[in-house]
Amino acid sequence: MTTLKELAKLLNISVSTVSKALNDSHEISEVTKRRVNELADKLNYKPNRIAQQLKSNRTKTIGVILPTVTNPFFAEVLHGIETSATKHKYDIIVCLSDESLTKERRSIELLSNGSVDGFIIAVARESQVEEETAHINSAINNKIPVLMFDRVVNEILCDKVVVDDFQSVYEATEYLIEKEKRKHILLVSNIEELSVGKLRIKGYQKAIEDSDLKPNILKLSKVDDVEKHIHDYLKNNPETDAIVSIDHVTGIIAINMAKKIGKNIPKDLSVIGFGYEHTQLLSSPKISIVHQKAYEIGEMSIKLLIDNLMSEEHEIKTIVVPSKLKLAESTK
Amino acid sequence: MTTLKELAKLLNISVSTVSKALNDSHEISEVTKRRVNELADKLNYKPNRIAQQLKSNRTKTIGVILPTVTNPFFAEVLHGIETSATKHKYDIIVCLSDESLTKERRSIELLSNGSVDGFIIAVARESQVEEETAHINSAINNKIPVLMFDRVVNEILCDKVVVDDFQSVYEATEYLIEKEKRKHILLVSNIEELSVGKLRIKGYQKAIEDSDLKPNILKLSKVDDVEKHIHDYLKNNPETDAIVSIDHVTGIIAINMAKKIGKNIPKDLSVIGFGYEHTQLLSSPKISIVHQKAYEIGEMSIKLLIDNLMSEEHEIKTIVVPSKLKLAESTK
DNA sequence: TTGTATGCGTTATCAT
DNA sequence: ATGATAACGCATACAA
Repeated sequence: MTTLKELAKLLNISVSTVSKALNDSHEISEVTKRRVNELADKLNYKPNRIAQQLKSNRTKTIGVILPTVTNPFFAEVLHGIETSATKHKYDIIVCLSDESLTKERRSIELLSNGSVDGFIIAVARESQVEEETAHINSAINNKIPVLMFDRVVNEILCDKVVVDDFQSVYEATEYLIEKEKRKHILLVSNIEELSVGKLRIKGYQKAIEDSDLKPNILKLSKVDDVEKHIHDYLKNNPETDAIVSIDHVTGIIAINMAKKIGKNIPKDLSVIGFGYEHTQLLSSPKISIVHQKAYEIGEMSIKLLIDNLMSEEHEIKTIVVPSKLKLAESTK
Repeated sequence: MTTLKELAKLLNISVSTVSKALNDSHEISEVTKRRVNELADKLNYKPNRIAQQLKSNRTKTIGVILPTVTNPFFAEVLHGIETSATKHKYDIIVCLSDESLTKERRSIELLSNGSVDGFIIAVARESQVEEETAHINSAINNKIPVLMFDRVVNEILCDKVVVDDFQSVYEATEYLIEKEKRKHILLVSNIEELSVGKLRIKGYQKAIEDSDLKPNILKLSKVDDVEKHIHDYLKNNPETDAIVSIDHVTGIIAINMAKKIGKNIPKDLSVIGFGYEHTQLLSSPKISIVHQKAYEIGEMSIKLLIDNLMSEEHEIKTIVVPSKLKLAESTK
């Protein structure tokens, strides 16, 4: 790689003159600037980023710690983060915790050595369940700003970007009750141990309670045979006329199982799940979804974090990105 | 952040002694080592990564350029890359080209300033269609090693990790013909302009040809109403008794449409698609898939690239990661 | 207008 | 066994 020193030697001028010329300093004559820039172009000179980082003590790089990227929600958030970071001339270093506390902690520790100017984190399932988040506070204590999104730890004082988990499920359930006159609404959950899962369930419970209906919650663990459990439930509880799925996969499975036992969708059974672009594509009939603005969450996270990095005094805030209920079709 | 200089001052010894002590140099007395390490621990000293990078002229960071991460194939490859990179003590900087040549070119240029030691790239759709890949060669000319995976440009001389696109579809088609005695096999494609799409179609054509059957190819563009096209095709061509989908979504849609028009799956119609873990979960009845070892592709890509970075003399090679046909259930 | 010197934090070479 | 010095590449305060 070409360096300032090499350019200087070739042009028989000093390194600092070259540096100033390339930075278009007013102290340098136009003639010199032209000579310098021409040679720099010719040799494809690019200022060494590492040296600039050392000098400025800023990396213009953000560490992004995600539980996984196979889940389309996090994939789309990452898309928003990457696009927005690029727009602000920041790079992102991505680490996947695989839902493991240990991996998450190690990643944060490893990057807390000057590698990044700040962190964007959605905590691992394990960290959230065990309520072990000292490593995150440690980053904050080291003066590395942190922004948490989606899976959030309330006790940690930092910027947050969250979904309206409670409200969106409340409204979805309310819609089923008020508009569709459904009476037996089942909630299907495989994420009840996460902060977001808890909030969604509460939204459902409140809506059910407000209408004097009876709550029905089917909790599925990861290892369960999801298909079989939903199938059996629908068989054993034929009065069920609506399902709210609070994740992005059990809703589609519910539709498949309902069809299998001869239910007409949406006449006999109305299904609302969580999802994104592709979700609706993969179900037939189309599933209604609570569409989380994942891309916007990513965008907003970068914006807020960079605001923090730039400003001297920054007041901590939490931003709620509203979801949108996207109905499959008119279910009348 | 604590620095060597600060430690040195506090201990009243020189910076170089501190540095050597921390690196467990044999030149330093055990007493000093202990004093230094104790203080370093106490102040949570971590060597500044940027300074180390400048000194060593190596970043231990790899630039990963992906077309998208919303496609589960690339998401899973990224998972493999991240895990494997971490294991080798490398970080990854992730850039998404969004299938755009311009974005891809810009990302590579921006990182070609010492930010990364090497690149892992799957080229954007646009770059592949327009056969414009000078920017990739430019990185290689700048002595930054490049590894391409999946979407590969044959003309570029670099390591490659690819899927057995031709072979896997050949075998899937052959399976439908030989074992299931299918006679009217439709290939559904929405990626025929990509290198991988072309190879998969060729695999299908060869298998059909070898059995003296008639090829039927339904090409769908992104903007098409995929459901309607498949639906209409099945309606108009009721003799169709098998479908090979060469992407990860049209197969599931085909199953949904076939059920809709009353076909019994797999009796009347056998469907094989491309996919990964979640794909089979979302279809009912289960779709058979060509399971691309996406995670392994990521792992292998890191391995090969780091081999290249480490060794002085490195001979260029292409590794084929075989896919595996995962049948949904015994279709007899 | 140009050049010299200094420092970012680390490591390596060469004294002492 | 310890310390002084230089160097990585860049940017800037200060001299000339």
